[in-house]
Amino acid sequence: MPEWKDTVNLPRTEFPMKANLPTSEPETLARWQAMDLYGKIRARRAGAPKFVLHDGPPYANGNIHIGTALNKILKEFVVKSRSMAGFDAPYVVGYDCHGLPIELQVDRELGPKKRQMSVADFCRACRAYAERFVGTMSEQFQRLGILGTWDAPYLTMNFKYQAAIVRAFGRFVDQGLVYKGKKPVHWCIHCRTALAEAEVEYEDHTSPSIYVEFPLLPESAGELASRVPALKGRNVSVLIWTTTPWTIPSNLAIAFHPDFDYAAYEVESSATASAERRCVIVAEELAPKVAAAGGKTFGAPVARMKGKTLEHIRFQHPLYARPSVGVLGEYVTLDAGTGAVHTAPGHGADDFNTGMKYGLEIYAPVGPGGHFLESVELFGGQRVFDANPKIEEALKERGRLWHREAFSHQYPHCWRCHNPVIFLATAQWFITLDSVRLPGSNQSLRERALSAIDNEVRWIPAWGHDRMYNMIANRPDWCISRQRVWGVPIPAVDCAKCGRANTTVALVEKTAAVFERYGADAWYERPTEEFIPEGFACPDCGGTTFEREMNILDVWFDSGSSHEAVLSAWPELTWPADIYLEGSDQHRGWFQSSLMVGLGTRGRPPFKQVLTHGFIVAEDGRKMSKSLGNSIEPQDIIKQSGADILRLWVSMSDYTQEIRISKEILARVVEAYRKIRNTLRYLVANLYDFNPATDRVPLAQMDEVDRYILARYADLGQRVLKAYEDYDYGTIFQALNTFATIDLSAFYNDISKDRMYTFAARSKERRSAQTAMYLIADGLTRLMAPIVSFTADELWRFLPGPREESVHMAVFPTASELQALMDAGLLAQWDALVKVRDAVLAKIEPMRRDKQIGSSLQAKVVLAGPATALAPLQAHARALPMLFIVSEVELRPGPGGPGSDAGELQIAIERAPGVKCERCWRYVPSVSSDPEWAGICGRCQEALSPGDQAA
RNA sequence: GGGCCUGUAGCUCAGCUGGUUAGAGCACACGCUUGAUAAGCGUGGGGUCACUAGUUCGAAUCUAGUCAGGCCCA
Repeated sequence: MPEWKDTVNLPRTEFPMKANLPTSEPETLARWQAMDLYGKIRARRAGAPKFVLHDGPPYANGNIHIGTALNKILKEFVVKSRSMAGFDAPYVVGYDCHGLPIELQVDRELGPKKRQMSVADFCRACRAYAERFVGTMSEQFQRLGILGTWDAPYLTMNFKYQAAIVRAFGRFVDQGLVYKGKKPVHWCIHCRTALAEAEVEYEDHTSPSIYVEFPLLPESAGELASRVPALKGRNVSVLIWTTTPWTIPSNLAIAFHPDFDYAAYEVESSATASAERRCVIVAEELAPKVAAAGGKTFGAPVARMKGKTLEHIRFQHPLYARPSVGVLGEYVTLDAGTGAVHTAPGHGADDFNTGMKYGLEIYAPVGPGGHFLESVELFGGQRVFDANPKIEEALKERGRLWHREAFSHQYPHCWRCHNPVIFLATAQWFITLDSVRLPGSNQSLRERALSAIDNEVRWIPAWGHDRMYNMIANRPDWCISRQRVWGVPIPAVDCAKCGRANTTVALVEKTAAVFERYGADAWYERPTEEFIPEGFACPDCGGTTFEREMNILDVWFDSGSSHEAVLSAWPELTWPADIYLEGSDQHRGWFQSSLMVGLGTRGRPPFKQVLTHGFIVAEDGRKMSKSLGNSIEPQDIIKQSGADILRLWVSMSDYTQEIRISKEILARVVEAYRKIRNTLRYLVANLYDFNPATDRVPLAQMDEVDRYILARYADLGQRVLKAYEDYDYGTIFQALNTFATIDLSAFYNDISKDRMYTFAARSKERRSAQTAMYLIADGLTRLMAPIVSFTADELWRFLPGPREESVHMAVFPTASELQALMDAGLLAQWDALVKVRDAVLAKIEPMRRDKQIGSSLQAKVVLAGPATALAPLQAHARALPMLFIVSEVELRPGPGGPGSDAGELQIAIERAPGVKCERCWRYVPSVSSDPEWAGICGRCQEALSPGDQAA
């Protein structure tokens, strides 16, 4: 008896079941690099319509982390899918190189050596540092399978880029949007330098805590009495609280919350028991605490009022003969103090903003070393911290000190010298948002930005609009100066004679030309004449000697200028970009700075669409952090499972919100990956003897079931194409996964086995199935390529027929190709048949449980029901055994059964009669006894007869 | 404290403009197969839709609040 197993067409392929991505991916990368895949894709799409995703530059100072990986992978989904949709979609990658983190790190590495270095030399050290990480990060990004201009990324520290930044600044200068003003910053009086938030460490500190009375000025008594009649004729004062007595000399205002309830309380004081009954105003809710702090008790309030009642009411400064005005602030809280907040615009952030709003002076009479200026009455020349007790004393002498105590709290300290820092207003450069009309639109920059946000940008998801709109609506003027060195100097000069700060378009352009040639470090090294236009004199005093500005530009201005430095400079790119794609924090960062710079330079936003994604959190939804030990590194995932697993994880996550990652989640991704891979492998393995050029069966001649699965595939393809267009990768994952699992693996592949294995290799039936499998395998490989780029590329090489060197050079199946495979009528018919199939399969289970049958081929299915229910089955009678994978199906007209998924059908399962064919394993009435065909059925004999093999 | 966002089975996600017993895939349990075999097939269990109160004949879906969480500010 022949070994019939050897006559069966089992699947055959070298495509490995086990992916082993950690080893195979680097090999694929090497191949891509050797063939210059990115270059080849560009060449192939030359002349096609452009689609430009502009890469937001990650900061070049470390290894990539899971969040950076997510961002780059999402960008790649966009770029690759647009490219395969036929667009010319270049991907110019970039890095943000200037800024504090690198400066601090280099500072740390250099240690004391820094003291002997010039500013320019220090910048060169920073440049080298950034370069190092550009290399590292590029390698890591490439390992993710990202294709782009890795050999020539844009760097914000490139000379040309630096020049572009300066020129962008020049456009703002040209329109009169740049001004110099004051703003409080953290200031270390020991190091005599401004500190960024990152350089401030909060440490425990004990400060004096004082309650100070500000009496009502007589000139405001009438006004207050008209607003609060109960206070008429009263001796009123307001009580404030502060932990920085030294800022009292700079007090200009008292802030109230507009909606809080305040009350005036009579003060029982035997010492001041006079005819005038004094009362103090504090927030009602805090009154008991305030009274207790002063060792007093308050009675019932004399009067009550909302905070907004006190706006513009003038009080007497407790030390000086000047007023302190009532202002309103939403930031006032009832956590501590009196609800009336001491406001010194030169010494606090809220204070500053309030001061700006009310037109107060940004008064900060303190020198860089922390001494009061000589002009300060009573305390001139004293160090601020030393002055604290003296100020308390002065207040006490004047009867203004209600109470004092020691107060422990967290107070900002300098990260380097660990001395307490102060908030001090210093001279800064700003871009005005409200005070200048833009020439093109007659709107202020803020108004122009709001209207652009409303009308000229598509926000994905849509709430990005609200987030950006609210931020721009409420933000203060853009402070663009930083007291740093690693960055682009602000091209401005101070008059040596009168100190006036100057910047002009001509000066900016001259500077840009120098930077373009020598880099921005030239600011510190090259002669002043190279920057200052000939004949320039100070407009105020006519002075002709100048000192260079030593502040640099906010690095957000640098990256915000990338559309000028890159989009408009790179020949393959366009301005504006089709899309910017970054994490949701960039509404405050790059999205915003890019928008502002774009409006400043060209009056238009530099992007048509802004897509944003959430942050990655741990399994429990909490943020990942090293200290909690719940962070997951992309490098570990790649090492363990491969980059395609990471990419597949990104695709299945809903990026519009927080994205979770954990061991379990990754395990699920790996499972899904295996299933998809294996299903595709099965298709490929069944195409080992299929040549699409010669063996393809025309659609009209294909078996119905094959046309059915092609219609299902066409439906899937259309949904996937739409989802790519909508940046909806989650839907793609779900659709591909379900199609591979349900439509193919559990259904089509399973029921096709009989045909694939036991029919003659070249039979029309087998070729028909192979044609369907070929089209599906080819199409799915293309459709999944943007997501599982390595696997698709690998699969591609195992597919029969001539094709591009890499799937990434190919295009998606087109809408019309898919439409040609669509057949709605067939879909409806077969969807109904599949329902019957499900019911039949369920019915087989009890037989199995009773050990009556094992394999479903041991079963015979009897379907009984009225003619109406039977008719559709009758029409496909010959396909039913294949569909159910049973040996026999009998249709028996009769009465209807109970309603179910199978309609009125009654389903009965019997043991299939007959004998088992040794080759196809079906139960048939009889098998051959001829020694040549021993044990096999008639169909198998035919399949093996040479004459019948011609297709 | 403010702006924006989120909370549906163990996991990832569907559930459109409110309307029959809330779905899918994976995972899990049990069984089948041994001709996709470190594979494949089937069956099954599993959810008070974060919580509370409203609107409504009817709410996972609308409103308000609470709780938990994320990003950005303060």
